[in-house]
Amino acid sequence: MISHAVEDYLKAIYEIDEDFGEVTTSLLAVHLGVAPASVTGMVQKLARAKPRLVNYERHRGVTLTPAGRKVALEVIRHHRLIELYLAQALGYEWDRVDAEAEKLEHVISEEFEDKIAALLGHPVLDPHGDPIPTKDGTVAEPSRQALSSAQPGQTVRVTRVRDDDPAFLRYLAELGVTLNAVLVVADRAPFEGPLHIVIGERAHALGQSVTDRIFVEIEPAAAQGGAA
Amino acid sequence: MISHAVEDYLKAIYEIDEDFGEVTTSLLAVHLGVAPASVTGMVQKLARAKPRLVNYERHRGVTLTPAGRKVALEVIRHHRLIELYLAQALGYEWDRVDAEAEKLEHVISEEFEDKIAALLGHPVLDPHGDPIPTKDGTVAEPSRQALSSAQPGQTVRVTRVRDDDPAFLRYLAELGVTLNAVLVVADRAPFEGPLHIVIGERAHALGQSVTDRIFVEIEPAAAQGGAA
DNA sequence: GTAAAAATTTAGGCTCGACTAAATTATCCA
DNA sequence: TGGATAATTTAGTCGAGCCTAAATTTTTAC
Repeated sequence: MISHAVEDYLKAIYEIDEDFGEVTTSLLAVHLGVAPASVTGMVQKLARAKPRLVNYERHRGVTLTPAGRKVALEVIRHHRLIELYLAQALGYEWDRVDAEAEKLEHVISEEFEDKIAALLGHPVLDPHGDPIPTKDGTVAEPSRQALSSAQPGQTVRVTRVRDDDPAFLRYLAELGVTLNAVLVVADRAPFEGPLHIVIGERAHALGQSVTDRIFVEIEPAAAQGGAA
Repeated sequence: MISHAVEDYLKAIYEIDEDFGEVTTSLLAVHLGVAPASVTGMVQKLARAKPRLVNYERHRGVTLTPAGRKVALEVIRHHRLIELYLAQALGYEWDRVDAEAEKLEHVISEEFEDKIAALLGHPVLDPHGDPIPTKDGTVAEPSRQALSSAQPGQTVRVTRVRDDDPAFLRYLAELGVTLNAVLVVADRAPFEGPLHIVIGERAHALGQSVTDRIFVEIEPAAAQGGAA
């Protein structure tokens, strides 16, 4: 039996790899809220498990083996399905779903997973735009173009937002930045400095700490409200 | 923070007290699937906790303190609400809900509890007829009259069934014994021996191991199919 | 290229909740 | 009432997963 702790480590390794491309002891320690020494111990154990769950060489970081990746994706599938279910079926706010899913993901049965997946129509994205892995272990590429990299004058559609900070998510909701919201980056943006974004009727100056955590797709140039 | 294990112990103490009127080390050990010595250790700890969760004197059994009872009822409320939610909202069979609720009961938030309670219309009974404790710690008396004690010729309505054996629950479902099903105890039943019960159109001989685990309310004598 | 700083690992220890084996206490029955 | 049996408790151990402090290795900066 795979413990909750092990599931959390494997999930964290997957997520850190997604975000940083490399998984170090200290990144894992911060992500999991444990001491670096604890990470070393657990990672050594995962590398000794049969089947082996991670590849590990001291001081060189960690990668998932196929077996470890499989477990990670199952947990992430649970997490994201549950998030969407909470939002859709129970009316949760999008800043509340993560904490609840964090606990539920480790305990639901396959039957529960299947039932909510069917009920939601086998969805592809969670409430923050993260792709939901399929049962056979396929994951779509997450949207990776940050709003901070958009060019003045561009019209963009929000495809994903970072989900780890509830206060940030509440802030976005208040701003009107929801999934699929259409934003216009103001013309003549300052050379360096906050991007000015038109959301609905209003313009806002958004710092880079904000625009770095919003991912978008560029909308084809067209007769849009902000460009008329 | 109260651990899952502690929650399980307190819930078990409550349930065994309901069923047997006294809570011994060995009953707890069987109920929880652990060794008797483990129970002694944990019970001593619960009695030393502040606030104290159980009253305990060696060799004399255990009772819940008000604080322990409060925790037990919260867990049981979770359990039974979840059972009903799984049956009602997700279409679970009634023999499947217990195992899933057993895991979920320890991890759901108050928000989750409130949302499903509201969605279900603040229900009073779970899928097996067990009363759902209210948030303020009130519990209705469970139905206690066993079908085995019904008299020949009586018409009864099923109010509760034992929920601990999935095979038994599947058997009942196949028989047509659901919550609120109306049964007729055949006249001229053998002096001692299996009760003959008319369910719908068919009669069945039910052993005492079955009729002991079905609880009923006597229906007032009336123009009923079996008594005409 | 080397010294200081940062990251990582090792070593040793803690708590929790289980276990087994042995000792003790309670109960039951002749 | 005593002696066998059953129930319970004590004593000692173990694995999981965390911790801190100290040692080691890697990286950085001059």
